[in-house]
Amino acid sequence: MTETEVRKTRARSPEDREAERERLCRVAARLFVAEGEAGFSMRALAAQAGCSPMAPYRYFETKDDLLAAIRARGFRRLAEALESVAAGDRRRARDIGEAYVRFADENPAEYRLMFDLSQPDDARYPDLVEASQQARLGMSRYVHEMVEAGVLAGDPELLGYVFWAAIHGLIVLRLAGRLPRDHDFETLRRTTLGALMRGLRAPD
Amino acid sequence: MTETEVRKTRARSPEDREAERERLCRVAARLFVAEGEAGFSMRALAAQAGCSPMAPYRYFETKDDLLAAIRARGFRRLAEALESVAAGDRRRARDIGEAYVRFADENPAEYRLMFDLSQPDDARYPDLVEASQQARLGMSRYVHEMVEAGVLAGDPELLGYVFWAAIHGLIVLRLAGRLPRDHDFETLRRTTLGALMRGLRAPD
DNA sequence: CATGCTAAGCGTACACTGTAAACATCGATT
DNA sequence: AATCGATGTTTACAGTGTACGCTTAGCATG
Repeated sequence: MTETEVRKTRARSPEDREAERERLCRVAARLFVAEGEAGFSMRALAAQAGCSPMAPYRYFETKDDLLAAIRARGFRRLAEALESVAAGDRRRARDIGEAYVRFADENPAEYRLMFDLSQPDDARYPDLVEASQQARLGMSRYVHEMVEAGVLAGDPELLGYVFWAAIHGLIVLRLAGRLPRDHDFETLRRTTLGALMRGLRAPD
Repeated sequence: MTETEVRKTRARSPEDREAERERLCRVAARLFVAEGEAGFSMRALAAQAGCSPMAPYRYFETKDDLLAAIRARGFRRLAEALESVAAGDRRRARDIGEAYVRFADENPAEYRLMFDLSQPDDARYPDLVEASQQARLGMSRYVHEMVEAGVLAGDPELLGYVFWAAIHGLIVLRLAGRLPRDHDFETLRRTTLGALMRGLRAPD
């Protein structure tokens, strides 16, 4: 099946163009998740999107560009997921950590791609840089708050990276199947974040 | 140039066969480092190794198998690097962290491949599982010692994973270009490990 | 020594990839 | 109505992993 029908005519408005770009991106992301990186090809995308093999190239110069768009989309969704925690009343570090892990949990293929080391450098894609910054800020805002509240001591930005790296490290080790058992993950996460909180606590 | 000359004859002993396997693996690793994942192909390897394109398939069933062999080799080298710290007199956690980071620093391409999330699961390759376990144990031995010495409190295995994930998280974020500036990396590492040590310290 | 057997390496071939280039086709603009 | 530029198609090419069958060399056996 080929998504919601789209007219075959030409000469779109900028909005239409953007919409088609996003549609392709969405279809591509779904296909990527379903088939894995190896099974994902431009031709397969075209088939799934109901167009000829070269059509997507009108919207993405290159396969790498398309993948970068998918990653940017992933970071935007991650930022949203963290945002939605912010909207809640309980604003504890634990919640944000949980939300982050939950995103990786529910979107493993996307998370993999977002942090895939063999993908080209972000710097080539301003959208991606923007989205990834946004997601990171979604995390580090809490660190800022805790520093300002005198709970943690140190450079907030630095501490933001520390927390991010620790939780990300756990996630990628799990994704790579390098952690012993999945049901221990909760413990690992709690231990790590707890230790960091204690170890970085402001001396009162 | 085609590595050290090897006779073109057939019917090798098991030792010769193993030697040739290792030679191919070494050449492949070097090529991989030089050309990057994208530029690395079985044909290029064959050219570099001075044999016909299909010859390496006598030693590795598949390209993935070959890459797995390279990764196993990487983990063995990592384990050695950690071992060499053990030989030194000062056995502090800091040394092992430094050695780990230094390995990633000096072998970025190899480290990338070793932890590349789009690589097939380790479980298919017993050698790789063995080597990676060995490297991990090289790290967690120190944690064990510290727990036994009453410096840290908790399940040693669990704590081993906590430290590993934290340092690995920092490294992959840097490899992905997601850390602000490289000269801050020292600070990040010190802050992270220091905080974990403090936060996991045994209450005396 | 002659003979077959087996493993090593070679060459060819196939299905598939990303994508360059030429062409067709339609909507909007002049 | 004529033109033009953007969109989509078709075709084509170079490069990939690898299946398959052939050749050859050294061994164990008659």
